[in-house]
Amino acid sequence: MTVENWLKVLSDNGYRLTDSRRAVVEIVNDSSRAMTPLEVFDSARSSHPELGLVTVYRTLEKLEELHLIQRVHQPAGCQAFISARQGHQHMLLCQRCGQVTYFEGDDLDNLITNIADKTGYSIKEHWLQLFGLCAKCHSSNPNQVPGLFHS
Amino acid sequence: MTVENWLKVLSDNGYRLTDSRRAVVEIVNDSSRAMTPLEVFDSARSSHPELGLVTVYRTLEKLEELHLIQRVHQPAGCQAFISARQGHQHMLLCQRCGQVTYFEGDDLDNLITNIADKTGYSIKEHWLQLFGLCAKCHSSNPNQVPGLFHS
DNA sequence: TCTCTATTGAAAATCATTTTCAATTATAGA
DNA sequence: TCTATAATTGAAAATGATTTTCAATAGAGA
Repeated sequence: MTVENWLKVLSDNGYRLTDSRRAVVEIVNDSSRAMTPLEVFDSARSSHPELGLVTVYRTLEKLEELHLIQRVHQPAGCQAFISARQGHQHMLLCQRCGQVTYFEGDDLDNLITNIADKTGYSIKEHWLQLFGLCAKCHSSNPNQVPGLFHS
Repeated sequence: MTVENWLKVLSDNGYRLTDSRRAVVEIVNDSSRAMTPLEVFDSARSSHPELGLVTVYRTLEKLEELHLIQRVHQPAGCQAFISARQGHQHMLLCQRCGQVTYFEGDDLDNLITNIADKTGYSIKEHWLQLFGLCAKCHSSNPNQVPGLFHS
């Protein structure tokens, strides 16, 4: 989804298009890494010096509500957001550069049915996330201990 | 693992056994739900009125460091802890009563290998969590919207 | 028992997030 | 295009969770 798409969704849902919102949308839409509100603020401020951190929080809240972004849970913390995909997708996160790659996990259906049968649970939702090193980070220095995204 | 096991691990790792630590250990070890530091504090205080919240935080920190407990990530928040299992296990959480059930997910190996091949990632770690209603909560009122653990 | 140092709880500090509020501004309608 | 109005803004204050500080206390080995 492009920046224009996101802006249209905001507008179609009754939200006004302001410079502040445009700034946040541009930064987050463009990122292939999950970003915290503070990171978005710092990044957006170079082009929009008047932007306030509060507005970043409020804009992220609306983008999440409209399912344009989603919160990313990691061992090191759960405050970061990344642009969402249509439908249910799983995430693969690079522990060194933070890159997020989506993948489909249809193979899970059997597992889930199986667990539901065994446990008696009625399963409504699932989370699957894989952590590792992306091809680039892995080949650049495969033996280095990843530090960036570890607690 | 019993309360005594946990206390022995603490002691074996050079930590002293105090009334405050015993209080926290007893509460958390006994719970089948994930509990936040504040919940542990409130619960432990009935038997140990002198206990401070700060000590709860510090004790949970040590229990986590010793892998006796682990942090539970949920849509509604990631501040709660539950007793850990040996080896890698996955969690099934009841969205109504909060009950946590562990299960093994060996079936994931194929999926993970497959994704690694497709994406070029070297996968180091994975998280799989299922959310739903446990048999008891489901049968008691299957149509009620679960509220407790939703964001 | 005695000594030493880890541990304690209270208070203060910190950090992230939310709320309040008066000023500003996007947008629908004239 | 102009105007009215309600949404939105940023700053400051408030809140809530967590961490740090510090002097007093109390495990645990000698």
